[in-house]
Amino acid sequence: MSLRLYDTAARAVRDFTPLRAGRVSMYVCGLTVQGPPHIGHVRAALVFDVLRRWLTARRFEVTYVRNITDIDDKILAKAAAAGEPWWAWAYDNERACTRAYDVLGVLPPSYEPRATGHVPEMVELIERLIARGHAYAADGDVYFDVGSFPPYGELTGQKLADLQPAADTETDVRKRDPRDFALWKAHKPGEPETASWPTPWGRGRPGWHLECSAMAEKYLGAEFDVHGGGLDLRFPHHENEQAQSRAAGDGFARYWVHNGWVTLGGEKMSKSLGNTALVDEVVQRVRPVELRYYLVAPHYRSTIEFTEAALEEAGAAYRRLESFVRRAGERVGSGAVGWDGACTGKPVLPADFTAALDDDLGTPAAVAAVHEMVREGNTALAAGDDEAVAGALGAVRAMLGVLGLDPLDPQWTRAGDGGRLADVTDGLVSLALEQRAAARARKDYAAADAIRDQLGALGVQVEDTPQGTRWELTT
RNA sequence: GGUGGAGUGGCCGAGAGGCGAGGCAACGGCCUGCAAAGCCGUGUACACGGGUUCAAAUCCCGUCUCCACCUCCA
Repeated sequence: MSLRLYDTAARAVRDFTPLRAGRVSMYVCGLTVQGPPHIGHVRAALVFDVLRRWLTARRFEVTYVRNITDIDDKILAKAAAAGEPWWAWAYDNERACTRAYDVLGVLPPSYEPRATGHVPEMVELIERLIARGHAYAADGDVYFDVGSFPPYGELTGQKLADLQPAADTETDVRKRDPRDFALWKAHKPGEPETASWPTPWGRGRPGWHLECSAMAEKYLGAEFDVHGGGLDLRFPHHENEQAQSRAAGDGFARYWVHNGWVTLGGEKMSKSLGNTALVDEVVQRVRPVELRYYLVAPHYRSTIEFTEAALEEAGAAYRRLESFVRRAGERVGSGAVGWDGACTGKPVLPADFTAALDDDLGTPAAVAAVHEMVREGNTALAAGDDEAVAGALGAVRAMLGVLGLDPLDPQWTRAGDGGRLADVTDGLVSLALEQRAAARARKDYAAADAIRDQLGALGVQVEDTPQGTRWELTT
């Protein structure tokens, strides 16, 4: 069975066949670092993180490039408003994004190129387009001539005639056709000198679409496998990228993968609407791993309406998985399990899990497979069938690993503060539990329950099992 | 106006012609000194109106509601 992915360009799920056997090249539009990231931004990163992990688990060698747009109108405007240099503003937000990715366990891409570092590549691309008759310079701006490229609109099924002409009056006068878009923007008086670079057409700065074409080609070649990004990027951004690159003679992306929204109050979470939930804020009240589960469990193309209730519910579901991993580990030991299952002789990823992810990255069915395996594991735990427990534990951890959700991954287990305090807590709880055990032994249940209640009030949950009493901190 | 998506049980969330994904909550049972956790069981849901079919949440026609893109946006 092979991997199938929904391709926006084909408007259908297609069998995935990489350009070069065994290798996958993937370009994903990262963020314009104009502000700190919200839940929606991070969903995109998470979706492609899971895709990347799955490709890797399937033994593809993945080259994953995710760019950073560190120069654009909004960055200049916001930095100016804040009285900061634009480059400091951009870098500050870039670090905020990286922190958000890290806290949610998004693996770093193979490379993360910045737009400002690739001006020469952009200039070369523009020159190619001009030479081929697809672009023209006008007063220091350079535009892509939409009319010169008949397939324009192909990606999103738009007909040139149906497009509402862009209403950016400022540049309209220089465009031959209002639907032409900027490849390069002339330096404007009043903009910082540092926000411009020398070119054959004068000083200026990159048009937004051009940078991705230039960077994708530089790192992945003229043709590559997957191009990803948010749904809103389809038009005009991705349409324009494709037009530029193909007009320049490149094959460009072979599969277009777009992730759905996170909405808040029924509307797309966006900086301009102001209805955002920042990652930093949410992570204050929710464990990052539970937020990751919440964002990864629904299908990547469906909308997630962000609500506290749903977030809490996702947390409860995740804790069920986590609780099994913990109890099973206490019982049979949690040997190192690679998330590709490499360290066991037999495949540890259940077939239904594999089939689910192969089917257009069907994380909902994959998560269901995890829950089913946990149920089997719990049954084995109750039956005292350690061999079955170990098998289930391995499978569960391998599956969760693919989703970036293995509870025992150091990503989630890093001790917050000192082991010494933990040792003391350990000892004190054991002391209390010994007294409770003594009370139970003499059938003084009132005393035993009082101890349990007091521990419970402190956030220590006590459970009696056939193997003895265990405890854990409630979250 | 053009293009695309969505409406599923108390809730979240899959599926896309025929055996009720999965989770949360609820109820009943088992287990337990009692709990907790766990396991077992309980729900005939697919916006509305028609139609096709032996069979439709799934296909067709129509209607309603919501969202997105066409302008910066994950």
